[in-house]
Amino acid sequence: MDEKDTQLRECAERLALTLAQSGMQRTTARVMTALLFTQQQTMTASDLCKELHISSGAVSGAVNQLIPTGMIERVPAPGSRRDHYRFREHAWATLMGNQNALLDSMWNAAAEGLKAAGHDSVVGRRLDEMQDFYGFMQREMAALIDKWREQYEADER
Amino acid sequence: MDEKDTQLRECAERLALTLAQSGMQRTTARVMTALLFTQQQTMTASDLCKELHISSGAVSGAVNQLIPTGMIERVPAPGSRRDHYRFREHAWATLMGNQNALLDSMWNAAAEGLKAAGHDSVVGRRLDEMQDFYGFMQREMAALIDKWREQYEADER
DNA sequence: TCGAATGTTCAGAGATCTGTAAATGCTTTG
DNA sequence: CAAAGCATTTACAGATCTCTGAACATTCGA
Repeated sequence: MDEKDTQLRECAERLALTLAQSGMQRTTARVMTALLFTQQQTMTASDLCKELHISSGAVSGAVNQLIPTGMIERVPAPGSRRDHYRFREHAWATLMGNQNALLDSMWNAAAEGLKAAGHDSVVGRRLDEMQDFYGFMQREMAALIDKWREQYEADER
Repeated sequence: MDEKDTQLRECAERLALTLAQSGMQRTTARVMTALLFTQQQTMTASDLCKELHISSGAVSGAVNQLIPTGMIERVPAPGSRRDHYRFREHAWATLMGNQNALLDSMWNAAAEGLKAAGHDSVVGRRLDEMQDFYGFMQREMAALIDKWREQYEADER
């Protein structure tokens, strides 16, 4: 039983590392994966401190980065003054949706470039393809997330 | 005409900043966007040094990060001993495809967690949803990229 | 084979990022 | 209303990352 716990914690740390390498802050990633791989329903800030060996300040910072993204949420805990946190249900679709913001940035960058250079030039043709691609991806990704939401909710019932 | 150049360079820098914030190395991002927004067909290493005010070492490092990802390529330049670089055509699909590696990592993390904890537990249910989601995304994203490639190639002719 | 032109590597300086500890602020309870 | 229990904020120290500059390697031409 303790064996399991160790394995889970290792999974969590490994994933956190991967996420950190692709841009997420290290501690933020560790807090997120801790909440993802815990066997508890929720964790308090001090649980996270103990589990990850970090200060309460670090937990506070990480948690306040994660909440606005919709990955975790604060849950009111009856009979406890402490804040409880938990991984949000259906958070994955939210996360993926957030990443679409990057698609927007790409599309916009292309659009601005085209405004400056026009379509009919070396750079114009390059940016045209870029804009097409990200326009396509924006539309299709949004559709994909909707599709999953529907499908998943159908399975639930 | 010089006005345009300035605007393009600003676009490039802005996009580089965005990319840096989402995990790409700063200089790598600047080199990539420089090659994307230049009005030239290709740029040499020393072009990049001058344009970005960085050392040749930095250029070398960035370029050697970008080439394996398929975003840029070295082009043989007849009559010049210098290496010429250019933004690769259809690189966007490649870039997006690379990001699917992250989807794999997520799916795998879920699978490992499930192996340790089983499906029938608090954490098991959480990981089940995660695995479903990333399995779905892997399949659909691959299909999407194919779809775009077909569509784009059809438009070309 | 030499030398000139360029690319690459690497140690170290500099900048940046990140976590801690302690002070501060907010809430609840007795 | 005081005090305890948390959460948050902040300056700072430590760690990490990144670029430079210079040495080194490589390529090409004479």
